[in-house]
Amino acid sequence: MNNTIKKAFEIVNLIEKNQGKYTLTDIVKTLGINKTTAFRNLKTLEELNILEKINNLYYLGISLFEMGSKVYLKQIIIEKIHPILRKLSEEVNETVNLAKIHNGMVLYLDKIESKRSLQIQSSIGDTLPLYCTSLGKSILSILPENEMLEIVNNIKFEKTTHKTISNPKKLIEQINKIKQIGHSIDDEEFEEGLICISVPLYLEHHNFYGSFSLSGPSIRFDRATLLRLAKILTNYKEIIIKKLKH
Amino acid sequence: MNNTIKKAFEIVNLIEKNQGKYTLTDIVKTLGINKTTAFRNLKTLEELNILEKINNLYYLGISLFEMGSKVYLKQIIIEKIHPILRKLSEEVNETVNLAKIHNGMVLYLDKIESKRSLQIQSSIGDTLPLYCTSLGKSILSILPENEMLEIVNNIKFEKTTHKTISNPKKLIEQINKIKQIGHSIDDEEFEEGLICISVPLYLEHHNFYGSFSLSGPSIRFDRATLLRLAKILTNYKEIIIKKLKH
DNA sequence: AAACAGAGTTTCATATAATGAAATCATGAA
DNA sequence: TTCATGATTTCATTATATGAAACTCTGTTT
Repeated sequence: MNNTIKKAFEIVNLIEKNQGKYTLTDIVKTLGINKTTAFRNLKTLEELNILEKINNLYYLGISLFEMGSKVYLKQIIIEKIHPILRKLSEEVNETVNLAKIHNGMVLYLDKIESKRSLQIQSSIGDTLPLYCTSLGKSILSILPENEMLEIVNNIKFEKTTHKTISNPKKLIEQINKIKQIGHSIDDEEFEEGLICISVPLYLEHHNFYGSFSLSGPSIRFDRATLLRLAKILTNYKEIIIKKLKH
Repeated sequence: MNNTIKKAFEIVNLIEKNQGKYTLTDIVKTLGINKTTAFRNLKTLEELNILEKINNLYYLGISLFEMGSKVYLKQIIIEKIHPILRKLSEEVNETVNLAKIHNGMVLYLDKIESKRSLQIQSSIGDTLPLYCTSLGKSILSILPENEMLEIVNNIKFEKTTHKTISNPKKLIEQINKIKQIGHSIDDEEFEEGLICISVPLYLEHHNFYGSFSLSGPSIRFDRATLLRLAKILTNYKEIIIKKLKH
């Protein structure tokens, strides 16, 4: 509705994708906007601490950290679930991730790294496709049927490994399986050598469609281990639901 | 520089202070702005997921969470320090806070709650005055002299307990003491029954002026305990500085 | 050391697009 | 059913965001 505001956030979104990579001129070229306008908008965003300029390169600013910390999702949901996930991570000594669906993607909400983890993949705040992550497939399995189909039918499948699911039919088959067994597995479908196992997490009172996972190198996650972990995850799911009930 | 952007953030800042409290009309009245303008700016901010509207009440939106997670400070500094502070919290079984200075205030960056803590005071993203927190006093003790004086001379002292420091002279005395002994204490100066102990944390390579603390009810923090904790904090400080050196 | 190149910054006239008063619509209370 | 309150839309106005061009600053080349 208000174009000036939208344009300002186009710049912020660009910086978000590549912090410390863009100079004024780069921004102007990339977005195809006027130099003076860009200059002034950048200056304004800097004054507001939304962006930070270091050596003429732009970074996300500290105000975003402040405000981001106060988002309902963070203060109410993530922080309540966090200690439970920490316990889970310590119990099985693997990395735990929490996610929710947002704009047809998986949004990573929280992460507890195990000491032995080898710093793989995503960080908090990142978004990834639904179809190639165990987190995403879990979430798809609890969405209302029509919403799920709407999303699945609009996915543009791209293979990132040779195991990545690459068509809706295959995906829906898997989703139906997940509905039966209650957990999903990503067996190197997103990254070679990486296995994840997730259970869906629906918090009615918060209208929260999400999931949480354990992930690690494929060597450690044989079939027997996965079955054991699935049971543990399901138990933790109940604990979380109970804590977030009211 | 660009007024439209500034006005948009005036609205966002208002919502930040009182999420779920303001309706369109409230915002118009509080900020003294035009209704149509407010309406359109709110709609734009909603489209951008900067704000979220539920029952005509406004909350901070999920985009702020996403972007806030990607701020340099969070990704590089806080997340590297976090596991160290977690260990500290487990070792002494008390609540740990990490903070830095921002706009002459203490900005809370991270928090690890001990199981026995009684959910007191501040959360991540909050800002508090420098002069009535141990975190703030620690930071003041490592700032360059002129910056420190500049800040201290502009403080408007307000007593929140009968022990709160209420003049610059007293504060500077304390700062000098902290410089000698290497840690600061907040003995119920901000909240009755609450004691904190902090050590300053300066990360040269990151131009980071901050501090971290242990806090809890005054019953548990007698003089001997404080001395013991001060030593532990100082050790952890060295660990952090070493880890963040490069 | 002078000239150049490439970047950021400022100026100023212009027209776009943000603005605000008033009308309209929606909702819930009397 | 009417009333009242608040959200939304319309439309004319002009304030102000915009962009071309000039300028400055910095570091590099000749």
